[in-house]
Amino acid sequence: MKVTKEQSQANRQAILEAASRLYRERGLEGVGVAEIMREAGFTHGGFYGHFDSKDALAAEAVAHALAAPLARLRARLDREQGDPRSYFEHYLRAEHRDAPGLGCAMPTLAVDAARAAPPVADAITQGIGGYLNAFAEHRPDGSVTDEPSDADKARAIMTLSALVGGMVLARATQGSAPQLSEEILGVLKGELGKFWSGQPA
Amino acid sequence: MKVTKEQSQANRQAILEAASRLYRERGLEGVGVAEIMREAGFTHGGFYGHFDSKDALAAEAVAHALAAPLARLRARLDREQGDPRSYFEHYLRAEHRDAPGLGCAMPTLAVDAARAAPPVADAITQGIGGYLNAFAEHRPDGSVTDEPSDADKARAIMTLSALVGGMVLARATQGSAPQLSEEILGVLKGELGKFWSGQPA
DNA sequence: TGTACATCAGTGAACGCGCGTTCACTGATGTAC
DNA sequence: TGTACATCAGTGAACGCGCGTTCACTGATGTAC
Repeated sequence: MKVTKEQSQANRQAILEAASRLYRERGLEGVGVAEIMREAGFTHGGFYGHFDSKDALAAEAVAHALAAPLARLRARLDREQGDPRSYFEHYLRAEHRDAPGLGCAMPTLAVDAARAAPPVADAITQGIGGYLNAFAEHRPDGSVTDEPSDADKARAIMTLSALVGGMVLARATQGSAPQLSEEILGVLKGELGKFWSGQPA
Repeated sequence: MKVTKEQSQANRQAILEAASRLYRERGLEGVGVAEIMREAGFTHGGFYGHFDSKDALAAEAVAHALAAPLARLRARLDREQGDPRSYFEHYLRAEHRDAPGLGCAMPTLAVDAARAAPPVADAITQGIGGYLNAFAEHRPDGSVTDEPSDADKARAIMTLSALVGGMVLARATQGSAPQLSEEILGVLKGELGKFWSGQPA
């Protein structure tokens, strides 16, 4: 059953979105082509009309999974005059911890990317660079720079490391020690806020 | 070919060690029973004489993978009178990034644990608790406490999050952007050192 | 605009493969006498 | 201590299953006249 070209493009997009969500939930190795296609509303055979291989999909899906959350970070930083504290609150919510498929891809996919094929690793690396730039370009005093200093970059690296590491630890402990998981999220909101406040402008 | 009881125990230990290393290198889903047994020097059939299932091995192997590195942290903190800065240097070395099989299990296994069976998740949670306690019990002024305050716990959470997140990011970027990977490691050594120096004793 | 036909997006059976697991077997170990 | 036999750690073939991928087929879309 052939469909219109527009519909076919929309279907391709649906596959990408299903993959982007499932990969964030269960990792690159935890989801199969058949499940992605089923989730997108198709049978598995049609997959290879849209993508060359599972790896090719993975590279596109990882980029797709990184784009929207990164755009949300940039939008929020702009809205808050560069003050990232509301973003920390946003990132470190329990809802974000509990819905990995809809949130930041780093805490699930960065680990997979280290072992994945080059195109997939490239996509993740680009996403990391995007997050680091977004943080580095916004200074604690509210000013914005196009050429971040070493101190700006250092602040960004510390911030992203703590956010990603914290989310990884919060998700890991959620099942066995829920109160510790909550504590990790709560503590990091405060510590990262202090970290930015204490930075020289 | 039966072997002595002592040899059988040693063989079991060899399987655990091979699993502990391979799991850290490629994650719980990235390694099979046959490969673990081959790495330990056996054929796959004998596996079920030592462990009930792959999951049962995973729980033991994760605990095993966490034990030695945690002991190294505690030993180093004792040796350095509680000053963790040499541990940060140690943890954030390029050699640690490049040999995940021999180092800290958190950056690889914490993500897997969030999706794994309860015994595996429990093992990781216990490891996280162990690291947090080790950091919390040592204060920036060099004193040691058995009952860490909220501030001590907060410092430990921020420290472990940054270490784990930083190692995840350094490994993810290593292939596509080696200079960024180095920068992440270098920056975090400095930032974490400053973080501990700036803490009130 | 209406008809005839080529195109091709999606279907579903089938492939080879590696997975976790089972099991009959082997032969050295451990034990009973 | 020496012999006969039961035990059982490890072997390797086999299982059912799901994986990524292929392919002949279907039938609606798009096109040529």
